[in-house]
Amino acid sequence: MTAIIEPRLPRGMRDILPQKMLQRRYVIGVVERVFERFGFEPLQTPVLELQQTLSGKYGPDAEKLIYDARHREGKEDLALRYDLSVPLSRVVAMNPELVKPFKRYQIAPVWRAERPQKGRYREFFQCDADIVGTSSMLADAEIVAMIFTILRELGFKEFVTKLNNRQVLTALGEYSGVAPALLPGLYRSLDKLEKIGRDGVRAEMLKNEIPDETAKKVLDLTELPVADLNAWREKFREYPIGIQGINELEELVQFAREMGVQAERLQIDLTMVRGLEYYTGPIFETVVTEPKIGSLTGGGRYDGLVGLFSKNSLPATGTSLGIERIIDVMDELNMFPANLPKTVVDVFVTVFDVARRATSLAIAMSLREAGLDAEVWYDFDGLGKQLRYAAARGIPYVVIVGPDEAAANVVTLRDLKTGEQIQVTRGEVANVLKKKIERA
RNA sequence: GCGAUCAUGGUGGAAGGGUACCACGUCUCACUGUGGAUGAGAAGGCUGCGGGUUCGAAACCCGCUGAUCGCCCCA
Repeated sequence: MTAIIEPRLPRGMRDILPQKMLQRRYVIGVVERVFERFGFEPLQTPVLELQQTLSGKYGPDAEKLIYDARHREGKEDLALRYDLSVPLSRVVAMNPELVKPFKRYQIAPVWRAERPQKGRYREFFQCDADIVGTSSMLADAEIVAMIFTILRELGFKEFVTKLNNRQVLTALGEYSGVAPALLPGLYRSLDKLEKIGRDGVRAEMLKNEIPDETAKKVLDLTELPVADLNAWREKFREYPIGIQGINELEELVQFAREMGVQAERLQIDLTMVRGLEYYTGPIFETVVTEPKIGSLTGGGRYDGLVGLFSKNSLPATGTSLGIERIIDVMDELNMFPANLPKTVVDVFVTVFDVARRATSLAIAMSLREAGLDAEVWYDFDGLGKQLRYAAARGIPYVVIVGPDEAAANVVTLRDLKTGEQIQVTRGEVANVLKKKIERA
């Protein structure tokens, strides 16, 4: 006998068992329907990309997390995709005939070699929706409105989409007078304001070699009331890019409101940064307060990305929803609908004995023909065992055909939840079942 | 990459240095036209891996690996 191979999973990756798949399918279904309702078309791209397609797009920190992939004898340097926006930009550059604005969604796994922890996996699904080919803030607002719609439809009550604009951050950098090399450190520290407070940020900035007066100067600025955008415009008088950013934000919020997004769901946060390097304009991030899990969605405008793959640059904006985080939160808050089935199977057809086998098989096939998901028993066991199986599987209905039923040309239809049994003719079973299932 | 905690059959837990138990689950049989029941039985662990201390280690010590949770960063 050969030694058993210990069954293990790569770090940070998991199997999604059938019951969990049903939850996922429910969430993905909602997301997909809303995406399409907003006019986005499906797109699929390979999980592997050429390394050169991905490198240099995300920033040095993120770049380290990309998985390399190569065939033993292959000549191409390949990598597992890190997100869906860069592949999209590649697709758009390769297919210039696509009608603009090009709106597509993609729900697919991406890989990041991070240290796994709560709400963080090395393989996870992103649900991306992006709009390529327009600079209008209406597009950004639509993305925000769509996030709002999806989360609301999934039953989320407490969530906030934080908004900022990279141009504001750029202006902030100019205003601080900090050397460009130190700017990433400045932004990163600033991003933690909510988490570690003013003093924490100051300490953090000092660690990042930012002079204390500069830190103070920047922090003072960020303490201007967000509600008073004019005060910000005033401060940015000499930094037109900042004014531009503020204007965009204002427009974005107004448009989103016009699309019915509640004001309390939007929060301008001029210290919110987001790590990916390719963002150029508005950036958004959705967080929930209850379980501490990081952001549920993240996105923004990346007007320069397509231009890296084509002479004809195109503006683009979009967002990504993290399905596993959404599921983790919904699980924790018990947000899944009570009637979410435990199995795809609608009905189980028992096999009474050898003589009745053909009848059972025929009934099962006719139920399938009618569009029902039906299962039959494979052996000749007592009804008790068969019912126990159906119950354990969570199958809602069972069809029983024994000698009595066969003689009367009917079947017994048992509701496993209530224990209720009725007799119907073989011709009616499918329709009766369909009605019952519809009502459930 | 850094830090903390943990590591016992599929799952959850017990065994205060002396031959590894319990529950649930799984499987089999009985109850032979009706379910998560009951009864009887079975399978399943070199106690994560490797060393050490000891007459003797699941337990104590060291190393490794893995998981979880933080940090960094992120969906």
